[in-house]
Amino acid sequence: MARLPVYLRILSEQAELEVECISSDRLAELCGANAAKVRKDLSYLGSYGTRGVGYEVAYLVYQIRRELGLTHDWPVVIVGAGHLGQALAGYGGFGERGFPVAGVVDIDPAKVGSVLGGVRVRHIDELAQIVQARRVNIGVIATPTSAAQEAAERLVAVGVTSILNFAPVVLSVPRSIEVRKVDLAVELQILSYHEQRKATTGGLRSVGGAAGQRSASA
Amino acid sequence: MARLPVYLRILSEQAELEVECISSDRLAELCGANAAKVRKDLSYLGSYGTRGVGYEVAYLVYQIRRELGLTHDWPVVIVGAGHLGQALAGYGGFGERGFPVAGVVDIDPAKVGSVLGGVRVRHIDELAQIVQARRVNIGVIATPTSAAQEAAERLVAVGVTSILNFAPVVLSVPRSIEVRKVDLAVELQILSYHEQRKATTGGLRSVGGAAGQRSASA
DNA sequence: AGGCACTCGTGCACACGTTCACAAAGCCCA
DNA sequence: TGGGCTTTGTGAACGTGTGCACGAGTGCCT
Repeated sequence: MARLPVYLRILSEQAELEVECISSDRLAELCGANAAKVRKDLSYLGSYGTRGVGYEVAYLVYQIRRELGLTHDWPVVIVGAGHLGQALAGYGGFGERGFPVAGVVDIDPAKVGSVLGGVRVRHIDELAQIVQARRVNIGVIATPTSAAQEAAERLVAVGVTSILNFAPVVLSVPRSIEVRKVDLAVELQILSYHEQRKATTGGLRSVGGAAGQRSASA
Repeated sequence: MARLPVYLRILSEQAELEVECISSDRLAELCGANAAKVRKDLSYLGSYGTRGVGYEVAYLVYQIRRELGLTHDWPVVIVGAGHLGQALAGYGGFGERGFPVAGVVDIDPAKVGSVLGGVRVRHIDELAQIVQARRVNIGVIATPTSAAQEAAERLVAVGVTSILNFAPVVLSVPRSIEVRKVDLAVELQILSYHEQRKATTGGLRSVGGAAGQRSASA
């Protein structure tokens, strides 16, 4: 399920607050969801809570990390050293969460050699070397739209099996490759859609608590 | 539906290639989906294709833009001038797609005054002024996690009704505010999950054509 | 020890989204 | 004009995911 990462983040935060035990009710509240859904998700995971008490936070964190394959780091390689590539490399949040940046590559020789967030930009011809040396399985495409398909093919050719794609194109890759897409323009257009609906229906609006934060999934 | 933006992009591309008419089959192929799904989505939209021929691209583009509220620009304001905020402001793809950056604000006086992608960074106290002057309805949160909630509250206070949130937190806002979340770490963790499954099942992999690119929705 | 309050796990019904299959409708050509 | 080919639009089946409700197990207090 795509909700496990969310649970993991919430639970990690709770762990830092030294909360040892948490109920499905509370957990549901913290991630804006239904208590039954939380319980069902966690039961699918197979891990057990204790009735009458709740879930042991530390144990649950361990189980989810295990299920998500986060027991070890997954180095990633970023293709494209433009604005977005720079931002991603410099973000720093990746390394902390188990996804160290093994390298940043670009096809433009003028960009090679500059340093982003402690990582030197290398030429895309070195991609195979980087991937093999660090056993990289995950590639991030941060190139312009026109270069995304070629970037994907190069990543696949050197053995990358999962791709996070920021370019607004549908990549053509073998079925065995897992691709996830983040399209910022699409997100904005969805917001625009809701704005437009608010404007045209012109009705009054209910003001309530916080719940339901649409996010990426499926 | 969250798929309309995808259709719009594909159709716009086809329009530039001077394709005047397109069938649901072809359209489905281009966006990696099912033909029946495409037809149902478009019929929900109410717009009509012609049987035996297909859909008129230009008309469909107009209809979708209309449905999504893209008949006029939606200026956005970016809160947070860190790496991500810089990348977003400098991206340029926003303006082209109808979301010009009305302003970038940050709470750090040291960052105020620098120029990102043609937009000068201003102090967050000027937020209200920017929003009212440019009639901004959409805010983008590109702050660190710890500042995201405050950023959201400030945006809501000055009248922003839609928020695109890049910080990995569930924002607490009134129900009337539309929030969409993009969490890069979650995306990577989902990829990690699939990598881990590949590794443990250890089975052989089918190699097929391109179809099915998971993306943000719901 | 017994009762009570609490919370997990889960069967079941419901709603939604997806897919199939087919009739209606349009175009082209003889 | 009529028949055949193509493609839309949509009703119906299917599968999935969601939410409710309740039994079962646990801890606490008397």
